[in-house]
Amino acid sequence: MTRLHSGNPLPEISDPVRAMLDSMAAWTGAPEDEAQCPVRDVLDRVGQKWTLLILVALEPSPKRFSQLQRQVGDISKRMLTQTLRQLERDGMVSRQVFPTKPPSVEYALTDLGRSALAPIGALLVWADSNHETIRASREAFDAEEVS
Amino acid sequence: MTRLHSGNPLPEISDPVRAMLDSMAAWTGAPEDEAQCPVRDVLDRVGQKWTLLILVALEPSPKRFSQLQRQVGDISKRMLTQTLRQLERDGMVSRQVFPTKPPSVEYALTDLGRSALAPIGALLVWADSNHETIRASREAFDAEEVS
DNA sequence: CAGCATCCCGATGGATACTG
DNA sequence: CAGTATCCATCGGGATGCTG
Repeated sequence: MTRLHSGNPLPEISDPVRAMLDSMAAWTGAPEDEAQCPVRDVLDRVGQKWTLLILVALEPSPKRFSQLQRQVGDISKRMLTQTLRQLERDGMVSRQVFPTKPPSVEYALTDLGRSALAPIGALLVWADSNHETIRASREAFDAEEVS
Repeated sequence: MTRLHSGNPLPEISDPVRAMLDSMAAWTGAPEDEAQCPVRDVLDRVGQKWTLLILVALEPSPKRFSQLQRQVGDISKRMLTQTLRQLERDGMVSRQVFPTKPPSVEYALTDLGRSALAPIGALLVWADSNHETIRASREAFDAEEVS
């Protein structure tokens, strides 16, 4: 999927980002929160297997439960429900029930959810741009591990 | 940690990012790769508990094994080794052994690793800016779940 | 100092079956 | 259609102990 890579930009770190990084680095391993750390649970979400796919699937337009399931692919109803609940709880996705018969439910991105796609998307673009480099690096690494 | 939030920017989605998103959404659930998907394993890395902390810790300057362990906090040697190996394999971190006695090893960000911190940092800034909103949303959600 | 090997537990998440 | 409930396999990752 997603063959958009058009070279390796290797973007530089902007000032606000650097400020953020420095403040994290300065924090120097205080184990205090780390579970409470707001950054952590956002990052965890992003890393969770299905979160990203669902956000991306909802970006063009709101969708219903089974539409989502078909679009995302082989996600189980269990995981789809669970992930949607989390996103709803975080205020990234809205859930609207239509009392038709049988009932239908529509999920949509909130403003917050849409705004999250900007930095997440940037990360995706980075990943797409550099995955060839990464793949090559892995092959080289694995090759000399055999020795 | 990291109390830099100065309001909620709610950034908009830029054109290249939108192109990326669309190409993902258009992909419409082909389960073909998904394990091979380059985007997936990059995202997985970011989500892994220690990857981010290590990258951030290495950004200001290269560091040695035990320096890293102290700075990151309560990471075990096992996990530190494992995470560093992955990052080295991906070409994000370089590893240089100095044949002193006892031996010392220095880890440093590569250009690739540093470049990754730009989009990752942007995501961190977003998380930091919006975690109050998210927290509030969660409380509201949990409150009416009780009913 | 900088690891590797082993044991082990809890969480993640898939498969399946049932319901309003 | 849009879930919920249950069971179960896998795996991340912590603790501990041993090396060059």
